[in-house]
Amino acid sequence: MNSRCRSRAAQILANLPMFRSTSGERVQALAQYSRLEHVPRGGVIARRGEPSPGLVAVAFGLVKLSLKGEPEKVLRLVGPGETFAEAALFLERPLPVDAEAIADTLLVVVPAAPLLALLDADRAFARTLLASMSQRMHELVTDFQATTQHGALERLAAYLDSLAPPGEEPASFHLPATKTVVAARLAMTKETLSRLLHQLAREGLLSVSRREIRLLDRARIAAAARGARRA
Amino acid sequence: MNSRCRSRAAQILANLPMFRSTSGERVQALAQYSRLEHVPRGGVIARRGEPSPGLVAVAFGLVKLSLKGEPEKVLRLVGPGETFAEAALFLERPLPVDAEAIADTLLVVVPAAPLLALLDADRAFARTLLASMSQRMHELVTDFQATTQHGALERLAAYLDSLAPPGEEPASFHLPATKTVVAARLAMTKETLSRLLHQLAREGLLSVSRREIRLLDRARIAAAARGARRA
DNA sequence: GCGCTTCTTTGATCCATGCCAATAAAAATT
DNA sequence: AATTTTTATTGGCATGGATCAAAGAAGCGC
Repeated sequence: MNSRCRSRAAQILANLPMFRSTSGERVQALAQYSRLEHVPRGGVIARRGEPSPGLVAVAFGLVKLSLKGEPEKVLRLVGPGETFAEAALFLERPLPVDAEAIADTLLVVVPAAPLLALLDADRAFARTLLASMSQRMHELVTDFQATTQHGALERLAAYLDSLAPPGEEPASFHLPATKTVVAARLAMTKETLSRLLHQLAREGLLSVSRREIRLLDRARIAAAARGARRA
Repeated sequence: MNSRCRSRAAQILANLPMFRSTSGERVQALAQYSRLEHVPRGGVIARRGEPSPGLVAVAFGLVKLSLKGEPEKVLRLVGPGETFAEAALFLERPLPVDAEAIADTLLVVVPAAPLLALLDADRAFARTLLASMSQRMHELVTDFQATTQHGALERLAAYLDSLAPPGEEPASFHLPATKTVVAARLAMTKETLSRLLHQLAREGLLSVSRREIRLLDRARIAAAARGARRA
C-alpha cells in the first residue's frame, strides 16, 4: 500500500469513535497494517462461515450484514464512520453473518494482530472498545425485543422515527436502502412493508415518494411506535 | 462482609472462565469489594431501567433475564458459574432487561469500579472479558436468527438438542426451568410448547415426564432442528 | 431512449401461532 | 391428607403476516 492510501486509512480510522482517545501516532501505526478495499455495489465482503478478515470500517458506501436463509434477515446496515466484525476478533469462530456492499463502498480492514497489540499498549482503547461492543449489544437486545414483542407496524413506526432528523416538522429523509432491504432489516416481507407504508400515508401520518419519506405527524408516528391503537 | 464470605466470594469468582488467567491475589482484591447476595426463588435482582448493580455472578440457583412486555421474552437463563450484566458496566444506560431468581440463588455482585481498575492492571483480563462478551454476542445473534428465521418446532428441536448431554442414546436430561419459562425462552407460548412436545412424543422422537426429557431418536431431532419436513 | 432487470405494489389465500377458556395435574402449604 | 396455588394440557377460534401470483414502476446498461 502506498503512502497516500496509508494516510487515507489513518484519517478514516482516526475519525472512528473507537479511536477517539488513541494517539495519532498509534492510529498511523494501525493504518500501516491495514488495507483499503474498494467494493462495488453488490460485491461480497465476507461470507458467513469464513474466518473474520479483522475489524472493518466503512469510509463511504453502505454494507448490509445479514443472516442468510428464508427469509433473509438484515441484522444491521453499516454506514460511513461505522465498523463491524469487532466481536469476531476475539473468537476463533467464523463470522455468523454475511456482509455485502449495497452501494459502492470503501472499506478499511484492520487485521486482528495489531489491534490486539494496541489493546495491550493503550489502556483507554480497551475501555472504548468494550464500550463500543456493549453499545452494539444493547442495540441488538433492543432490536430483538422489537422483533419478538412488537407488531410489524410498531417496528416500522419506531424505525422511521429513529431515522428522522431531529427538529422541524415535517421531517423529511431518505430510506438508507431499497424497500426490500429495509423490509428485511425490519423482519418483514416487502409486501407487508409496502402495505403498512401506504396505510400510514392514507391515514395522513406521512407521505412517501420513491425513497423519500416525509413524516407529517411525528406525534402520531411515535404513538404508533408505542403500540397505540388507531381509529 | 466477614472473612468467611470474602473467601467464599473469591472462590466463586476464581472459578469463572473470565478470571481464569487472573492471579489469585487480584481475585481476592476483587472479592473485597464484592458482596454476596442471597435471593429467594421469585426474588427480583434488578429491574429494567435501573442502573446496573455491577457484574453479577451466579454461585448456585438460576436467574432469568427477560424482556418485560406482552408476551414476556426470556433472553437467557443464567446458571451457576455464569455471569451477566457485563455490558452494562461500560454504558451509562440502564439495564435493558429484568433479572429475577427462579430458584434459590446465591450471587456475587462485583461493582464496576474495581473491575475497571483491574482492566488497567491486568492486560490478559481485558482480552478475556472482550472474548466473553464476544461470545455472548454470538449467542445472541444465533438466537435472533432462530427466532426470526425458524419455526417454533425447529427452535424447540434445536434447544433440546443443545441441552442433551453428549454420548449415549437415549439421552436424558431435565429442563432447566418450568415449561412456561422454557416456552418464553423459546419465544413461544406455553400452549404451543406443550403441543409441540406432545407431537414429538407421539412421533416417537422423545418422551416427556414432568421436566425430564428423554431423546429417543437424536438423529431425527437434529433433522427437525434443521427444518426437515416430517411425514 | 429502448429494453432488460430489479424493485414495488396490490389482491387473494393460507396457515402457524397467539389468545381465551376450561380442566387437570403437580407442587407447595397447612 | 386436605387445601390452595402454580403449572400444564387441550380444544376452539381469531388473525397477523407470509406466500403466491401478476401487474406496474423505476433504474440501468447499451
